[in-house]
Amino acid sequence: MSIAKTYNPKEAEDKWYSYWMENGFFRSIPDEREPYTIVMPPPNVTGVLHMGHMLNNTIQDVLIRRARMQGKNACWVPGTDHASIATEAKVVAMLKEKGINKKELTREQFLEYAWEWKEKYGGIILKQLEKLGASCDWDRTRFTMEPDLSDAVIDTFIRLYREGYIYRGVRMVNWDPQGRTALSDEEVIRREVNQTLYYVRYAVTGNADGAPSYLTIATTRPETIMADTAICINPNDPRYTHLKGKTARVPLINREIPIIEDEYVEMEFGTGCLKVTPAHDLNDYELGQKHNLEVIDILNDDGTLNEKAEILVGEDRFKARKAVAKLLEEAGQLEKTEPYQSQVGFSERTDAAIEPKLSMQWFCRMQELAKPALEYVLNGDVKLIPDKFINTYRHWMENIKDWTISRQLWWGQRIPAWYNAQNDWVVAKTEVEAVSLFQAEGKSADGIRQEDDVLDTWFSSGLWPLSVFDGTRHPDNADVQYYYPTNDLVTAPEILFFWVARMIIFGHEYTGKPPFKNVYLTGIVRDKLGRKMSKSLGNSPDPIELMEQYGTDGVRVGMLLSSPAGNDLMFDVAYCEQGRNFANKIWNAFRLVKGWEIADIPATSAQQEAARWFGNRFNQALHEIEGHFAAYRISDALMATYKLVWDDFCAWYLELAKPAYQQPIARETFETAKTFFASVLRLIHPFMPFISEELWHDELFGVRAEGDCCIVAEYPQAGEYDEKLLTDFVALQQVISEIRNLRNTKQLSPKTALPLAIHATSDIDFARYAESIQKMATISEITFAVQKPSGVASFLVGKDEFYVDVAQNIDVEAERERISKEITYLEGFLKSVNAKLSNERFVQNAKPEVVANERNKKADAEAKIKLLEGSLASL
RNA sequence: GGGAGCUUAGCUCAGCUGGUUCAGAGCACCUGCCUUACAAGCAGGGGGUCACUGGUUCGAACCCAGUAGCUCCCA
Repeated sequence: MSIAKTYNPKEAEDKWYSYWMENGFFRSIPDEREPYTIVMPPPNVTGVLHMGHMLNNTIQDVLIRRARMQGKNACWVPGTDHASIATEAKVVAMLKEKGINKKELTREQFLEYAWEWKEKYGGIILKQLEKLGASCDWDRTRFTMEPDLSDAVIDTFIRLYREGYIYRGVRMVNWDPQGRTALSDEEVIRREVNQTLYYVRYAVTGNADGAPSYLTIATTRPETIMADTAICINPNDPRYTHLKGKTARVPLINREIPIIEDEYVEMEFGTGCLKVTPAHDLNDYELGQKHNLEVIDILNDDGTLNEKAEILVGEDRFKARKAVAKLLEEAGQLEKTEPYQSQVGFSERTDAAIEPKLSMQWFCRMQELAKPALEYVLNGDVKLIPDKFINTYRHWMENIKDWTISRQLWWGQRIPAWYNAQNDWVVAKTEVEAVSLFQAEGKSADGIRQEDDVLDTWFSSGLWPLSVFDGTRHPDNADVQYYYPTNDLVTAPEILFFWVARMIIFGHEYTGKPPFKNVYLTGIVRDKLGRKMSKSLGNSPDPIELMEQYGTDGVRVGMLLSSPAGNDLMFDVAYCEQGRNFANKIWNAFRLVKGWEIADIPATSAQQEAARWFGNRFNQALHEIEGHFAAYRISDALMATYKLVWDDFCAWYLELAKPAYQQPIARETFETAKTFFASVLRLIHPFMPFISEELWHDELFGVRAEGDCCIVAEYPQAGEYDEKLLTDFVALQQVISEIRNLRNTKQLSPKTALPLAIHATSDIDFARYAESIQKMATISEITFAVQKPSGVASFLVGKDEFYVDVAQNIDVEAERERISKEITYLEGFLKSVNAKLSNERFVQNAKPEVVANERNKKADAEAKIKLLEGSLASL
């Protein structure tokens, strides 16, 4: 097999991914094992992989691979979402390029184009996930608009309608004039925008002599004055008492409107007079309802003015704004303008400014449905990770509003409502059923037609954890019984309400259970300047290119290293580089072991001690790693793994076990090293699936049986470990490090062996480690002394003294200074300890073990000072 | 305007129920090494008034109040 000096990921990646697929390792079918299930947040079917997907799916893959290795029946369900607005917008744009206007097409014709588009671009993102190594059960791939899932959506609509949750009504909705559809509140992004505040004069009719014949109103939307149906003043406003009961005339069109009074008007804002435009502003609409005002809607669906505006008919709303301002100025009715900043809503999908618009829509009543969904999170049945999101979730669920579920689009599930010629309507799955429903109500079904609108995409994604297992239609089927509720959901906090909350709601509605136990909320991937990565900014690296450059394992490690739970991550390719380097480190460690020549000789003391220590250290680290996983601290789990492999395994274990130059290795040590290596491979597999699988199959391990793969090997289980042995070894490492440092500061070559004398008073058995010290610190011989020899450098580890004969290199002055410094430090330390111990209140109030600990510290410090003073004297 | 959160080394972040002179990790940086596993490396090292001000306590990065700056969510 390969002995290349650097790891070449590309070959391994293609090879092993297809091998896993061929062997069905990703496949899951219900059996007697414990299930572990994740449903993938379905990406937009026509989308491409971005950094957010990479992060999200890497985490899911780590969780699923680990569960699989732990012997659970791991099932990761992939799929895509039809994303109605986004996809329809793309198709419309594509048609436009071809010179086809959507309006000229029938619904059927349009959908044909849309499906064609979906077929062409639909699979891209899933292919990209394969490159990432995602071990999903591809046989279970679902699409929210495939027949079964659409069926589930329609059934759910009918079910909720029959239960009284769904209704139809005229409401002020967020209208996207570009997408020509209503949007839910969550799809509207508010941004601070620089605007102009126009001060417009309205003529007042029937005013008494002497009073001004006009009033002034401040508005950011002069183009809507033609839709004004009242002027409103605050009844407590002394400036406007003369206006009470009067009427005013709308400028330019001279329509007469009443002046009404309502405390809603803020006297401080603008002029204190408010124009009331019920058709084009939510607050005005409510005011209009209260005061029974007429509603005049002057806008078409595409944002142009209609004939009710009387002037500028057909003009776009923003052009009309400027035109009206100009006309007002010419008419002398524009008093002044001033710059003004305010929040404006924009469509998440098309970025068009949202127009509040009255329209007939379908709604889902949410208040009652939200209650159990909130309860699950509050009582911990559904855990949000990190839990700081519980508050946000609660706030939203407690203030939830009805959900606008209809969208004026064609791409999506068509609402199962049917109208007759008289516009009466019924809700039914089929036309035949609808006809009989009409008849049952004694109404004619003549001219029957289906509702044109489709359902919000989130309505179908809300069913996702159930519908992928066909759980809405066949609640008793084996899959849903086995896999539902799923275990973990990994998604972005931005869609906690859009999606997560609705899945919980629907899950409860159908099964009385929440759809998952844990929701891991990842952060947003930002660039190192903290800006969100986006196509328009061009600050996002191409994930595929990254994987080409650093290897998939490297990129996976890079993503996770920079990703503490729940925090946004400041991505930098340097992390991927670190990941690549890590893979390369493992590769080279493997080359070392592979290169050993085996002989039937006894293991050296260093080799024996190394094996004894690493076995314990591995178990200790495994406990830490388990703890991190249990708390979903994936990046900490990875970092602990990284340090275990790089520092403990490579820098300490292998260095100790390594035979002398051109010497063979004891068979026993070789076998142990191989066993450790195999454990390391199993441990890193969830993070680095490719290199671990590649090495797993190396001939070093002999011929692997069919199906003996790292992906399904048993995940290492944390065993017992000897704490004393591990702390002793830490002291040993300190000794070695001190000697190396000594050599470094004295500018001695690392090759010259130095003699070491040890004066140990602790219970650490240094004789046992003598050979290890010699090997790691290049020591010629070790003696055990009682007294400090003269003319040597010394250092202290714990209570034990070490003397290194650095020959003539001893600089007495420097040594004196170093020791004095250490004494000063210890004296300071001792002082602070004594201060505590002589403080009666401390001794009385502090916990006994804390006090005892302070006494130990005191004794230790005193002993050390004594030793150091001895050293100083002997210089 | 309402709500949530953040501020610890040059960067990204740990620091659990206050208790070692508690300030830690990775990366970056500095010094010396091409020591036949790895320069994508090895060995060693430096670096922080824990945003600021006050309080509680024997003791505060940690608890409380206020100030400043930043982020997110909702209106």
